[in-house]
Amino acid sequence: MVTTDDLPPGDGSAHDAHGDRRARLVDAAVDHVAAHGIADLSLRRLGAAIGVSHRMLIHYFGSKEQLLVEIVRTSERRQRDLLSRLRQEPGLSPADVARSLWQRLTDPGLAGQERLFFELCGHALRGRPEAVPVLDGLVTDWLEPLVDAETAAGADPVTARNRARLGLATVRGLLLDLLATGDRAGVDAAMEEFLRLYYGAQ
Amino acid sequence: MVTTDDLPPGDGSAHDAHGDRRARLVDAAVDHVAAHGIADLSLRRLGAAIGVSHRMLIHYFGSKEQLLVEIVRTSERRQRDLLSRLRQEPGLSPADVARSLWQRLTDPGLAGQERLFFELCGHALRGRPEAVPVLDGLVTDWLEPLVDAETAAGADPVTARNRARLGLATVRGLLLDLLATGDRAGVDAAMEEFLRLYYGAQ
DNA sequence: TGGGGCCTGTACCGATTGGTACAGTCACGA
DNA sequence: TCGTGACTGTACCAATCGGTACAGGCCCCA
Repeated sequence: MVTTDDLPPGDGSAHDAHGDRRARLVDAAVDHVAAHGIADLSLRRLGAAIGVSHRMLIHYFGSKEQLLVEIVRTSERRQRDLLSRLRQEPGLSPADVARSLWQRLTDPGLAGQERLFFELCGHALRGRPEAVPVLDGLVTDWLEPLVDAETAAGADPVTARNRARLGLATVRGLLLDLLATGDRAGVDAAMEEFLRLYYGAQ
Repeated sequence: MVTTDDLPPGDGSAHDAHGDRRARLVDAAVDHVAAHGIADLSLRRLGAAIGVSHRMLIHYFGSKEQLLVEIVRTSERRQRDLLSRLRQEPGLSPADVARSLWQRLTDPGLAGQERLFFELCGHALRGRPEAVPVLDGLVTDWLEPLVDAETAAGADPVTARNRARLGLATVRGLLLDLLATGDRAGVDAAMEEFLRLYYGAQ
């Protein structure tokens, strides 16, 4: 008997039960990857961790590569959600935006997600196809709201862009410092020093 | 016939031919890893790339894990050499130290080494044993000369440490930006903006 | 002219990988 | 009640992995 087994496992739309299960699987996969890393991920171990056989992962995603693509995409969407919550409060001063961004990013509950971010950067810089899309939005996606905040504060467009890029890089560098050293107090002090330089003495 | 095959392959001292060959192998391995990444390294492919059989890599290093340890150690030594050249010019102002550091780090010829640095950070943050030592010196090793430059410029110890930590993080963040976007002009402009904030208008 | 120790390549091993074949199960519509 | 089709577990496949056994090649000293 010939079936359509495994070839067209749905289009991924969210309105059918298939897409629901698929979405739940990829969510669980991102959680597992955020906790255990993506470098030496195997379908069998992932399946065992989230309660399905590796056969099911192939069934729903076609191949490991496509599953990795979806994992990266979902991880990016989580980061983007973090970002969108920033824009929804237009009354904030740039300093408040920066503090809010810093506080959200350094939430201990997000440490796994941030580690995954740096891990994906490493893979993307090597050209791993499923991680390369990370590089596209790495700077530009985050620059826009920061530039908006700077121009709203009165900076000219060129300076606003430079300052936004600088602020983003500093946050990322201090985040890497925090993940590597765990020295929360020292990193926070450096961040305060930055805010003093960036927005003037207060 | 019983031989001592593979069990004591020399102590790694550099004064014998064995150590020489070993050092040449690990140097070639670091070059290959800087160019092609360390994530999916296999002894067979590495051996084929540097002209030996994977059997030889096991012979000289005992196991893949020990070879990875040596690769990481050598890569760290190269970074340290970069750093030591900074200290040898004690007459530099902090701004000059920062510019010099930035120029050296962003040399296009070192892009592979810098990519390897971020890749190793990703692995180290996941607890991969051969990469974990990277985390130890990630901040502290680089902080010392920067703190020295700050105190020599008149900053009090606490502020000097915060400013040094901030400067290091900013350089790292902008370096990641540069590797991801390739936008040299944009990143350089952001760096200039940082130097303006950091050392005052000039 | 041997012969003992290193050096190195070939062939192999068990384990693990991504992916496939196949059959069994279950729900649902005729 | 039957059967069709989607879902899922088991068993398997070829490829690749790190690591080992073994033997031939080479050099050096007797």
